[in-house]
Amino acid sequence: MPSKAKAADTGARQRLIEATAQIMREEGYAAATSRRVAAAAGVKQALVYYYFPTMDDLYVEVLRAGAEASLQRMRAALTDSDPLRTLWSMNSDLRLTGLNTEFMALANHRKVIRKELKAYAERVRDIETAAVTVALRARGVDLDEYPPVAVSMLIAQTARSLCNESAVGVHLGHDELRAFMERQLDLLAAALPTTKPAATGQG
Amino acid sequence: MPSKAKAADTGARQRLIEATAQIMREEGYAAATSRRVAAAAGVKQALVYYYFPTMDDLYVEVLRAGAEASLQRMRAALTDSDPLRTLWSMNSDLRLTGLNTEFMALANHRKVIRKELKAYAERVRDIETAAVTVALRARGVDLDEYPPVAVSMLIAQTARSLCNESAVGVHLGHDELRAFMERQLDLLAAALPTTKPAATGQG
DNA sequence: GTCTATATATAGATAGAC
DNA sequence: GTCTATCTATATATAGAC
Repeated sequence: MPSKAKAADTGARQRLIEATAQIMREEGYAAATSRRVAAAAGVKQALVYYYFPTMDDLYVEVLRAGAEASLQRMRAALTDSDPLRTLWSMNSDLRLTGLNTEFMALANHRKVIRKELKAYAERVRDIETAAVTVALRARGVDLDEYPPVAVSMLIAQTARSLCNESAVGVHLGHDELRAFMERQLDLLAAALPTTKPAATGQG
Repeated sequence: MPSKAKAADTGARQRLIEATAQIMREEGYAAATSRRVAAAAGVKQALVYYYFPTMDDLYVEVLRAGAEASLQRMRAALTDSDPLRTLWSMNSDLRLTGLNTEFMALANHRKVIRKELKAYAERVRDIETAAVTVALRARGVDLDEYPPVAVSMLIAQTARSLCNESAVGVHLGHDELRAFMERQLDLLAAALPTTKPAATGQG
């Protein structure tokens, strides 16, 4: 809520969050020190503590900001014509998965981060599962045989795993797995060609 | 090679490696400082630098030790009667995946770790893929339709993803995905019941 | 092989001026 | 809202005694 600013708001807070995200992505969370993020945001170190009581608070805000942006994009994208493939490509974004690994590691030993990451992960799963449910149902897929939550997890996690490995230079088997997933997505997409709406006038 | 020890070998080096692994697992790599690991191993901080020139060298040794032990177990386990399920359960070990996340994060911004992790990951993939190849072939599965490397990655990565999530308290959809994977493994295992050896006398 | 002691750097965080 | 200056803790790493 940037409604009642007393002194001029030069966006330092926002720049700090963005700078922290970038440093975490490129060099890991351990490199995102108060001095480093302040320098990257063009402010002095002490200002970090004006906006964020502790560094963990800053990390949580980075996670929240990224989560909100991500959920926003997700909700929009997953309503398109091919939610399954959108789910796949969205989780193949190297920028996202890089930060995600950092937060995963952070969450393993920081309670506040863990709590936040858990909440975010569950919101993501709900949205993705809803989209997959609609997609599978529209294609006449048996939802008992292919539980939407399992399908959405499989697609998302596989895409992320490939990204995680790519980040450390591992590419062995990636082409084969990608091709395999493509084929499975094709099979699901073609599950029920007969009940495809012929002409509803809405395109 | 513990063959020619001048002074008494009290196993400090080994204890340092184990202590480091434990701290990394429980509190993350950032907590594995020279003082912390020394204390946990029952030695003084300076001794860390007698055995390991830098902390990164220690981390690499932790990775190597874990990798060797893991590959050893893997080679033994994957020759059993049900390699696909063994692959699944081996990658469901919370102790392994916890450390793995730490090294993944470390590898994102430490060249030596990245190189080591990549080498390890590729050795693991080769072993797992070989085992899956044998298993699928024995069951008469079409290897073009189910490329062994893709199948092995899918099984291993899915198991790990579930562990990674469990570690941060996320369990949403896990039961469904586990059940789904079980069913797929069943289908693969039952692919060719006709050529099942009837009686070899080994029961 | 293990120790004490220390050099040097940098971390998170606070006090108080402007 | 942003700064300078500083406190305190702790990091990696080295020198040299035993």
